Amino acid sequence: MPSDIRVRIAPSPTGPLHIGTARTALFNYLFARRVGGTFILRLEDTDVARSTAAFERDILDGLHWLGITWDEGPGVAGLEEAGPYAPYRQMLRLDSYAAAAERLLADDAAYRCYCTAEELDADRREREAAKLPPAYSGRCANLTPGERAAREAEGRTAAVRFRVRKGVVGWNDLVRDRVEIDTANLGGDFVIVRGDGTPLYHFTVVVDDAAMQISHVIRGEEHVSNTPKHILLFEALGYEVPVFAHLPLILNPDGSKMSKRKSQTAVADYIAQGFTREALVNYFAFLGWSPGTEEDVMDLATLEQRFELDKVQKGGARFDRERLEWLNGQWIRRLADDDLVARLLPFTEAAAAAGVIDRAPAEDELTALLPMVRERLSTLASITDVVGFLWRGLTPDPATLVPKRWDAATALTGLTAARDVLAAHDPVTWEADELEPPLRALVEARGWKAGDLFMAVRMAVTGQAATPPLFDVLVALGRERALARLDAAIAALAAAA
RNA sequence: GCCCCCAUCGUCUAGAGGCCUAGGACGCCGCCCUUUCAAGGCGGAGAUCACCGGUUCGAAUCCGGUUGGGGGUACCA
Repeated sequence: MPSDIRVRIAPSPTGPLHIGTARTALFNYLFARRVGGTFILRLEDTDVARSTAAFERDILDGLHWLGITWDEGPGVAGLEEAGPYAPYRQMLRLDSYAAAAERLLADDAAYRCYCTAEELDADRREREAAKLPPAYSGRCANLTPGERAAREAEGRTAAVRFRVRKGVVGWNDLVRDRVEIDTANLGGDFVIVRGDGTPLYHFTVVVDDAAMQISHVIRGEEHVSNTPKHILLFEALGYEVPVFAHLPLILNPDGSKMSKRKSQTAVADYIAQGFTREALVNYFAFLGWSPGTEEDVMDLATLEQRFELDKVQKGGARFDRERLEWLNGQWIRRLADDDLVARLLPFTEAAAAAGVIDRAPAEDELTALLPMVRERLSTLASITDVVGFLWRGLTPDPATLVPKRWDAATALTGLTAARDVLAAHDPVTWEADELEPPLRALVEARGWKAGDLFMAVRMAVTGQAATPPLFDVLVALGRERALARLDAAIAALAAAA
């Protein structure tokens, strides 16, 4: 059944998709899906100096990548734009802001302000010196027609200021209950249209939310203090005030508001590092919300059914990368084989292009490796940490070829004996189950510890002390390469002796 | 400075007056499994529920104050 609940995410294309924006988008999306409402995406691009098409692309692509879809706005169903309230880009809606500003001016709910940046600056310094909170002086609030004409004759441009009425503005916030703020603390009449005619955020957000019939404004806590301005504007324009819900912020590990300086904030960076959309969505959803049960791994479809705004936390949540990595491992382990391989391929290809490995493995090669790599991946990119030795050359290092409990001479005899056993092994049965018994027999015959011999062989064929199970590794390497690496290790050890 | 908000293990959280000698998860530490590394299983340390006062037979849960933290204070969004 269709609902008249309408929510939106209104990103500003002044930077790449930020984790905070993604999380707010997710909560709006989940709320809309849960209640059968409509989710809208609107681009707030009125900061022309900082907005770019590339950032816009990054934001839309990033949200889609996460699996978040919207019903109206740019990029719906592959279209440039779709929805009954188009356009969904603020720079294309300038007429409506101008009309709304005219209405406010006509009602004397707003007035033209001719103050220069210098005057405003001086005011601010003066109030600062007097230890007063910054606020507009009201210099242009009651200009006579003559005074106005004089300023215009001077060639001054006029910004439009909204008259802030005295009193208390309050609302019933869906996550923090009743909030009330005295308008005396708003800093005086505020600018809604710049001197150059472009509208400001506080104004456009209200005009658009009203025009697009937004019923619930779900946004970050940083907007709590701005909400009275918005409510005043809704009222002055004669619009119904939407319901507000302010989400807790995502914090840096030190507890401050998440920032690029202290944290990795771009969703694209997480994608590039091999985090899965499932893990990211799962993690974001549980940052500030919980189902009230002891479940902690949950997919998008389930979240859509379970999400509830009143279970949202009030306090900010610190970003915990270790927990994200754990969740990522959980999701990697749950992916179907072909899906995992398809997601791994771009990472091995990128590693090859970057020279981290010499060649990128083929699809079926990766598929065959899955059983031994799957539970060892914390990120998709870590595939090269786990089995990168398969795709790059190896230079034996005599110093690392000797296991802890052995000396160089023992390592040399051990590796030589192991090599001979493996070389004598029937090439047709070069399989993990077949290779293990003869080497175990060798260990038995010589009175060694299996772990020591295996470690020496492991270092010789992989160059790493931590790898997937040795016999799987020998099989993945193939007989020729395994023997060649053993030969090289033996030679290096002999040369060093 | 002023305004607003918040406050349970290091972190994310469960908890909506008696079920709490506060539960789960990440991380950490042991043990098991084991050729290393993971994964998995089992166990452990870790929170006098920020503090102080109330209300109540009874408070992590309600009220007030204090402290601490965060956000906001633009012709940015």
